[in-house]
Amino acid sequence: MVSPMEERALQIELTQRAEHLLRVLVEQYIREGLPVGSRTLARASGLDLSPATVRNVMADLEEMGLVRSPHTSAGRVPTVLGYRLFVDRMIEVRPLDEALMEEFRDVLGPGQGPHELVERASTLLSRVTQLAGLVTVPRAEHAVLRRIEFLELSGGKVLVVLVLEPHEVQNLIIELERPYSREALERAAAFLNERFSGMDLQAVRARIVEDLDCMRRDMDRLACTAAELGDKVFAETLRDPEDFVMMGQTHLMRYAELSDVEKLRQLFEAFTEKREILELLDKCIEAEGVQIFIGQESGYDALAGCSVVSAPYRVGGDIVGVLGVIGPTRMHYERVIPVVDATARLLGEALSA
Amino acid sequence: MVSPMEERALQIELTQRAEHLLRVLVEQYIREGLPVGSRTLARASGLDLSPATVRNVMADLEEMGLVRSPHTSAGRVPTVLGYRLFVDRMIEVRPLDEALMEEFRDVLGPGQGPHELVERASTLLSRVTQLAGLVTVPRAEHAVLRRIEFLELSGGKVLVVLVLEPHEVQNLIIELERPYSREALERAAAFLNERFSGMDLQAVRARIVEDLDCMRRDMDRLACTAAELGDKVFAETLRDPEDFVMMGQTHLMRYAELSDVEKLRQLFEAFTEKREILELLDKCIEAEGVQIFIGQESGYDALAGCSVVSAPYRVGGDIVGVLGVIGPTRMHYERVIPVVDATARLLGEALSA
DNA sequence: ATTTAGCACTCAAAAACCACAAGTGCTAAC
DNA sequence: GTTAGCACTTGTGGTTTTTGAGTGCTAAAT
Repeated sequence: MVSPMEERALQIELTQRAEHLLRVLVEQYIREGLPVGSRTLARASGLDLSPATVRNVMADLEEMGLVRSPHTSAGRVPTVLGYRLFVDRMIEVRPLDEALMEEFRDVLGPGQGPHELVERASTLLSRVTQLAGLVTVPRAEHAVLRRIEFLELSGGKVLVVLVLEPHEVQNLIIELERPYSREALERAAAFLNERFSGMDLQAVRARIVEDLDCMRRDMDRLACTAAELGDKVFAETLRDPEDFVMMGQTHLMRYAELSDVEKLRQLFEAFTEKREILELLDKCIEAEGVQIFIGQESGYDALAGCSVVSAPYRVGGDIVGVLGVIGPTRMHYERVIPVVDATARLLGEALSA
Repeated sequence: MVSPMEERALQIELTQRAEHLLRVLVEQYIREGLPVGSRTLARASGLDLSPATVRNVMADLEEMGLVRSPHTSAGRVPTVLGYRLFVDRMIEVRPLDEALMEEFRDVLGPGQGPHELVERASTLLSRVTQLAGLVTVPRAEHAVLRRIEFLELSGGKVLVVLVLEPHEVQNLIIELERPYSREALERAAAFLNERFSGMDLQAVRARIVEDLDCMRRDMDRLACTAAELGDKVFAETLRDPEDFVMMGQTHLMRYAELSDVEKLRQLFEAFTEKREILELLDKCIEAEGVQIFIGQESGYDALAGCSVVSAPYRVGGDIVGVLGVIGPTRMHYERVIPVVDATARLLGEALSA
C-alpha cells in the first residue's frame, strides 16, 4: 500500500545539502507556522551559507514541488509532497520516554471494558498530542462469549443480551421472521450457552454456520431454532466496526490554519457525519504500522489542510481496530508518530488482558 | 422559580406604543441580525410615526435597559432584559402545525429503546430549529425491572446486567467489600428476580432499603446477600441523570455572532466538558413547562451570547429528564418554544409506551 | 563552477486617509 | 406630543501610501 504521493516522493533525489535545508525548513514551519525566508533558514540550518545560496536551493526545491511560496515576497512553506519526503526520510522515530510510557500504561491499565478503554485511548491521544484523537470501536470477533440471553419484545422482536469476556455487554434487537414461543427462546439460549460459552465469537459463528445445514436435516427443533437465532446474532455482531470515538476536537480550533469558521464547520460536520472518516480509517486497517495521510492525500475535501496519523491495533495477533489523531498538516509528526504507535500497542495489550 | 432578570422585567411598565416598537425591533433583529435604526423601525412598525419620534421612544427604552446601541451611529439591539420582556410578554405560543406534529410523532414513535429515542429527539430538535439540540438521558426510576444478572469479574468486581422494561439494558460494574462465591451471586440474582421483577426501580429500591434491616437481624444469608447487592446496584442506577446527548452543534457555527473562533472554542469546550451544561439543565428539571435562559442569565461565561430553551419531559406524571436547544440569543423563540414543548411531550409519551 | 554581494522588483500587510451612509441627539417649530 | 432640521458621531468601504520582508537575477569573487 503505497500512496501515489509516496511513490512520487520515492523517486526524488536530493543533494545532502538540499535535503538538510528542506528538513530544517519543515521543522521550522511546523514550529512557527509562518513561511520561512532564506535569511532565517540560512541561520537556522547551521550551515555556513549566505541567504543567496539558500535561495538558489529553494528555487530547486520549488521546481521539484517540495516547497512553494504563498506569494512572491514571502518565504517558503512545505507542500504536501515536501511533508511526504520529510516524514518518509527525515524523521527519526524514537520510542517514547519511559516516564510517558508509564503514564500510558497507567491510563490503559487492565480491568476495564473495551468501551472504557477505547474512550481512554482517545482522550489520551488528544491530550498528549493536543490534537483530536480517534479510536474505532474494536471488532468483537475475538471476544469470548460468556453468556447469551433472549428476551422477547413486542412485535416479533427479540432483545439479545450478549455478555462477552473482556468485560462487556452488548445488546441488540433482532427481528424474527416467524414467532418463537417464550419457552423456545429460553431453551435456545440455554442450548447456545451450553454449547458455545467460552468460545470466541468467530469460532462460534463458524460453528453455527457449519451446523445449520445438518441441523435442518436432522429436524432437531431445538438445535435448529438456536442455530437460526445464533446465526442472526453473530452475523450482526461481527460486522465491521461501524463506529469510532473521537476526543479533543476543540484542540483543532486553536490552530490558525483552521481558524476560518466555514472550514471548521465542514470539518466538524465530517466528524459528526462519520462516514468519510470511517472510510479513511478503513484504509488503514490493513496496513502494518503507522500510516500517515497528509493534507489532500486522503482525498476528502473536508480534511484539506489536515493530516491523519493512524495505526491499527491488534488483539492476539489480529487487527481489531484503528486509532490515531487528526490535526493540521503542520503537526509535530516526530512526536505524534511514537505516541500513536505506543497507544496502539498498549490498547491492544489492554484489550487482550 | 423566577430569575432575577425576570423579576426585573415584571416591574417594567411600558406604553402601548413603546411595547409595540420594542416587539417590532426584537423581531426585526432576530430576523436580520443587524442593529435596527429609527427610520427602518418607523417603517416596519406600521405606525404612522416619524423616525424622530421613534428615536425618542428608543431613548426611553435605552434608559430602561431594554435596548442599547453598539455605538453612537448604529441602530439599537435588544439587551438581555429586552429579550426577557419580549419572550415573557410578547410571544404568542401557537401549537405546532399538524403536519409537523405528524412528523414528530413519526420520528418519536414507540418501539425504540430509551437511548435511541433520546438520540432521535436530540436530532429532531436540532434539525427543526437549526440549533443544537440536547436531551438528558432519562432517569430510570420508573423503568420496570425485568431481569437482573450478576457475573463475577476478577478483582472482587461484579458485572451487573440490568434488563429494564422500556427495552433497555444497563450494565454497571460494582465493587464488593467482601467476596461472594459464584454460587451466592447466582442465587442472589435468582432471589432478586423472583422477588422484584415487574416492579419499578424506585419501588425496588425502597423495598430493599426497607428489608435490609430486618434481614440483617434474621441472619438469612441468602436474602441478606441479595439485599446488599441490590442496594448497591439500585443506588447507583437511580442517581441523577449524569449525561446528555447533544446533536447539531455545527449549526451554531453558522451564526455570525458566534463566528469568533475563540468564543466558539470555549462554547464547544463547555459542550464536551458537560459539567456546566448539566448544572444548567438541572435547574430546569423542576420547572413546570418551557424555561428560557437568555444570554448571561445562565451565569456561565461560555454561554455568553447564547440562549437555552428547555422543557422537562415526563413519564407517567414524573419528570425523568430535560431537553431543549441551545443557540444564539437572537434565536426565533416564537418558533423554538413550541418545538421544544412538543418534543418534550412526545418524548415522554414515547418513553411511556 | 559555486558562492555571494548587490540591487531592482514584488507583494502583502499595515497605516493613513477619504468619502459616505447610517444613525443619533438636540432644538425649535408645528 | 410630534416632527422637521441640523450638527455631530462613527463604523464601513475604498483608495493610496508606506513599510518590510523576501525574492530573482546579474555580475563579481572564490
